[in-house]
Formats: sequence, C-alpha cells, structure tokens
Amino acid sequence: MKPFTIGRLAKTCGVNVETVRYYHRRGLLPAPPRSASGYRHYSEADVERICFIKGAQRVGFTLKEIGELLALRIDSVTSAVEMKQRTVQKIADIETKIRSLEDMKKALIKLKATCKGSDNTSPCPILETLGQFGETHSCCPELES
Amino acid sequence: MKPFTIGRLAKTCGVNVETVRYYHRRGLLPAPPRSASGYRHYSEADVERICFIKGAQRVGFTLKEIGELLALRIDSVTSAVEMKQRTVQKIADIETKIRSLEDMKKALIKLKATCKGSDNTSPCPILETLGQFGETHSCCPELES
DNA sequence: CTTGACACCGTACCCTAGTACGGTATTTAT
DNA sequence: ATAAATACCGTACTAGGGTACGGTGTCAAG
Repeated sequence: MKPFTIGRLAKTCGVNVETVRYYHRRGLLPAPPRSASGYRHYSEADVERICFIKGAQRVGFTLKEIGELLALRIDSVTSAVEMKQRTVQKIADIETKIRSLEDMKKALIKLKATCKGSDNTSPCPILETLGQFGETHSCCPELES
Repeated sequence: MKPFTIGRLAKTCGVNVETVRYYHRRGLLPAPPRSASGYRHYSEADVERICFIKGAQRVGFTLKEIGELLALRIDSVTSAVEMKQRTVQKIADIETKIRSLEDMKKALIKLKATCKGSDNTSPCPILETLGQFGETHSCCPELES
C-alpha cells in the first residue's frame, strides 16, 4: 500500500523511468497524484497497467492498439452496443494471433521430432514443415491476374 | 511455376517492393536468380517465406528472432543437439505468448459478458478482469527490498 | 548539514523496420 | 516504335517506441 516513486515503479515493472514518462505522454498511463514537492506517486494499479502494456507488446500489439484495449469501457461516449462490438473485434484479433502461434508451434514440434532423422537439411525446414499444416498464418492476398 | 518479378512478389504478399529489397539486405530472404538483364526472379517458396515473416511479426517476433526461426536447421555448424535445444526454446517462447493471449481473451470474454450489466465503468475494466485470472501475462520481476 | 541518490522538466538523440527518391535500364502494351 | 510501367542501384528519410542529456530541485543517511 506504500506508494511507488517513479523509480520504484519502473524497477518493479522492469522498464526505464523514461519509458514511464513516455507512457504518460502517450496517454497510456493516467497522471498520478503528486507530493507537495511535485513527485509522482503510483499505486499497484499502475504496476499492473505497465505489466499489461509490456505483455501486450510482446504479442504484437502496438501502443495504439493497447490504448484501445485499455479504453474498452462504457462511458459517456461509448454505448454498451458499441463497446461490445469493439470487444468482439479484439477477441477475433487475439484468436487470429493464437492460431498463427499454434501453427508455428506445431511446425516446431514436428521439426524437433526430425532432429534425429536429420532430414532437416532442406533450405528451410520450418517453412517446409509449416507447409504441411493449413497455413492459417498466411498473409498473402490471392494473386489477381 | 511462372517466376515472380519483385513487383509481383511484393503485391502477392501485400508488402512494398522496398521491403523485399530490405529483407535481402537483412539476410532474411536469399538472393534469387537473375535474368540476363539483371532482374530478380522469385518462386513460390519466396512467397511463403515473406508470409511467414509477416505472420511472425504480427505475433511479436522481431526480424532478428524471425531470422533465427528461419535458420533452425542442421548444418555444418549446428549439431542435432544444439538445433533441438534452440527449437525447444522457441517452442517455449511461443507457448508463453499463447498463454498471454489466452489470458487477454478470457478477460475480454468476461468483459463482453458484463456489457449489459454495465458494471464496467471502473477506471480500467480490462485490467480488473485480468486480475481475476492468474496474471500469467505478468512481466514484473518481484520487488527486491 | 552536506553529499549522493533520485525526482522534475524539456529537448534531443537512437534503433528497428521500413519507405521514398532519383537517376538509369528494360519490358510490355498500344 | 514509342510511351508507360517496372526493374536496377545506392542513399536518404520517416515513424514508432523508446533512451539519454543536462540543468535544477528534493529527500534521507551519515
């Protein structure tokens, strides 16, 4: 319950002090209360928020998208219906990412299994292996003419 | 089977021509054969490779890490044992990402369910909701003294 | 009661991953 | 056969996400 200074917050979350200030500038972290002398002090909730930001970045969300995730709430400008639509969209985005990762994982497991057999001298074993699955990771719009 | 020019390749994969040249510079895409006049021509394998790169980026891998994934093979400098170790490590990395995404997904599903009840007027519903799960997305090293 | 660690602020710099530019050569469509 | 589209090359610029710098103010341990 003892409040965090910016330095302790940063250390606790494994980020740089400057990163915390940057998140304020980006509007990702609310302005915390200040001491008489102007020092910010933070709570556990800020720790969680930064952890979430870093976690979301590691799975490929941009800070802009992370801001949208953090802002999913009903308020004066967001109706329950709109909020639900946004949430459903975000869930779909996440499911797409999970599917890509699962394809990669399957490919790597298969690759691992062939380590002994060592027929993985092909130009790119991981792509060969991926090719055996549905290639749901595919990004490529179909060739038009 | 008809070969791709750099422009067709880029279009097929939904990337910029300059991006393809950049991947060559980075060593992510092998130098293709050239026509008499010096034009590169590419195969389906290059299409797949670029799709893989873009897909891996979307789930948070850097180009450096993607290079490592593409390089997972047994060759003159990589023994089967080393290759297996690397592969196992990459699988673990992927599982960590999947877990984070699954936590986020659960949080969003819960959030969606409360859209009607509209008790999601808290400062940050998604973080509140995440807090109800194991927080396996946590990035934060424990505070030391 | 001072000295070192940390806070404040604004501005400037850095790295990654592209993107654009500009001059020239080749290909393709009319 | 000529023009538009596309290729080649090297270099320069950009955007996103920080990170560093430098000058000043504050707090806590000796």
